[in-house]
Amino acid sequence: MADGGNNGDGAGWVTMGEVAVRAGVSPMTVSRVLKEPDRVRPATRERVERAIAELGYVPDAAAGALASRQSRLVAALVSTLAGSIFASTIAGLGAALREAGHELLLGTTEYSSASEEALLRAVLGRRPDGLVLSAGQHTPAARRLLERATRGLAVPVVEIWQLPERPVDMAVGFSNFAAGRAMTAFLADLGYRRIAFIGVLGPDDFRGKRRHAGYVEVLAEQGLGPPRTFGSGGFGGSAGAGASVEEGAAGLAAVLERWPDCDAVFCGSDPIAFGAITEAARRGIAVPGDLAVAGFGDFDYAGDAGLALTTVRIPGERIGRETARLLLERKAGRLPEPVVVDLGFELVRRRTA
Amino acid sequence: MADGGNNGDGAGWVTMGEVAVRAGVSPMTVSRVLKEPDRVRPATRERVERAIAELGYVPDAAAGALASRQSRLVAALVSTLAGSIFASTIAGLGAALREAGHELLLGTTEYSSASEEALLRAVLGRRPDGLVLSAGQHTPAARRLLERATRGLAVPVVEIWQLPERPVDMAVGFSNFAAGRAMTAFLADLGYRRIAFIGVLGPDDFRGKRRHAGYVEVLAEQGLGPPRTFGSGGFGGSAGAGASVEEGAAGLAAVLERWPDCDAVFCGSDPIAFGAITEAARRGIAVPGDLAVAGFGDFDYAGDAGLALTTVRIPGERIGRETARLLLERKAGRLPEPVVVDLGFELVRRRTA
DNA sequence: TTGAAAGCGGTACCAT
DNA sequence: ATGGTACCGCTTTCAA
Repeated sequence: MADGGNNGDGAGWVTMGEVAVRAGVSPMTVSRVLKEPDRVRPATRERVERAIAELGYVPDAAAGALASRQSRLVAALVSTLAGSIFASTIAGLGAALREAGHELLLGTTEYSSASEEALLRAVLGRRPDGLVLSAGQHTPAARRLLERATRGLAVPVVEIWQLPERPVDMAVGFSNFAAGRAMTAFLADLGYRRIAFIGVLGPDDFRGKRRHAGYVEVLAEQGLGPPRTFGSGGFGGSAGAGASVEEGAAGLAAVLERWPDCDAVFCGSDPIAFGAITEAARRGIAVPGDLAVAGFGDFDYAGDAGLALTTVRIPGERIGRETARLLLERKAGRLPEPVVVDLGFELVRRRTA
Repeated sequence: MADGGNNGDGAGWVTMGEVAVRAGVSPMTVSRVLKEPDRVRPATRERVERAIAELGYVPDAAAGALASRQSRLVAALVSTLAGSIFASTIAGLGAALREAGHELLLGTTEYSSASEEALLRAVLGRRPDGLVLSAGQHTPAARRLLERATRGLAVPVVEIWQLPERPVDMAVGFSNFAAGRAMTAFLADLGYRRIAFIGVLGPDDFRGKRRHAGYVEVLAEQGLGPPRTFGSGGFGGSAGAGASVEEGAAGLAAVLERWPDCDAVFCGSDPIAFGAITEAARRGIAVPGDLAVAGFGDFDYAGDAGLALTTVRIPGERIGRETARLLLERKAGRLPEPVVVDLGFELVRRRTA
């Protein structure tokens, strides 16, 4: 219906100049209508807005970015999307950014045959206004790139999820160590004395190791004997949750063989806990009657209608939104200092412990 | 260590011009080293490459996009990241794109208070080389935008997951209808005669409705009586999986009340199946002894170490990679015709049916 | 309140 | 094999 009529080449995008011609103004005025409507006389503004609508004009963000030196792009690099670990965080981040007129560039390192450096390089080429990293995965080459990028805070960085001891810049998340402590202490308070731990403790998975360290410390403090740990090598990060379920099953079998008297198992993740519970059922072991099981993550299926798992809940979406907030604040010139935000976690007691 | 030394302002990025100066060549030669290395004499190329490394030069993609009219960006708009429905598809898509030098721009419509149109508009502003849509969610305003964008195939579009009857352009996925048929027929072959269906059949969730339609058709064909359907209103698309688990539990309760004699339940999704199985356990109903349960999706926890759920597996990652392939082929000028790729699905028999 | 000119950092195209 | 020049579409800056 409403069609410009000129520009018959078909595949082209409408430019600001074309809008300007149609509205009988200069391109600058069109630009102002878009960015600072108040500085344009209402009558003019209206004509321009009509031209924009009629032509279906959508401004070219790349051109805008080049001229204004603001990409309005935030890049998030996470290890994986699987297992819904980061899903809610990414969703929250994306939603908050979009509300502020920014877009989310997503990179996952999971299947990446290419190095983390290649990903980072590609992403930095986009000149993002912010960089979100799921911490603890920086290879040497990547670290060098990162340092160049953040030199003088050219690109603000937020490390999410696990709070790093020495943050690159800002950080939003929680302490896996504290969470590991909290759940272990909680189990101890419940009266369990022989608490085992099943988790992925491979060389790369330093988050799991932090949770485990918390577990070990509480055991020592409360005189609950030496740790009963079953740690698989794992694939680091957050390998497929399906694999974790199997590890949980295998882990419980191993634990029961070595420590047949144990009365509780703290699992490093909900999928692991799922596997452990399945294995317990297979052996006729009542949960929590004979054996209590606790998880970590509060995944979708952990609720009362599902596993009814006692676990630790991480405020994933809030981490995402808070990350967006910090990035935008920093960009706006407020918040010049690096900040570390601990959003904590929540113990959720259900029926397995 | 290796630092350019000039350009002391701190927050700036190294430009191609600076690299050129350092290497003693023109910017064009630097550009060639990056894009068509073969057309540069090895000695020159080496000098340029050294300059690039020493300066830590990362080309500005926005400038490149503007000049070349190629953003090397593919935008994917999905309803949600939760429940790991699209996670593997997005991961596969992103990985395949990156291998070809493209980046993934992600948009989710889930929490979006803004309309789908706003999202689409923001994304089109980036002039993506391709658009990936989880089908069936186009509002009128969005559809108009889409049509403008795809007019003359300016932006190739791939609709994923559910194969649309009238695709906008290309499509990669499977038929929910066929999948619904297949699982129902499979249950019938197994000897089940009174098969119920629990699913989300709200106004928005036309995918679930397609599966249900397949179920209904097979029932009729095989003379298995009228459908025994419990359909919740749902939130359309793929609302939180946690909610689905509860729906599964509630659904089974409702089904058993209305049709106490039923011997199998086909659930519209794995989370629903999870809830149904939980509810069955609560009632002392043996699965599959007293009641068979089948799901849809083959989520992480559906495996043998977990639910051991009989379900339908969708090749999520392959959908992502195939989507990338189509987009890149089309861009390369091959594949001028719209294509629809049916990647099918797989029946996975485990222990619940 | 509006416009003209000069880039932003690359690439296409045509010379050399 | 290499370089010069003219843009890509927008914003910044300054002038009117």
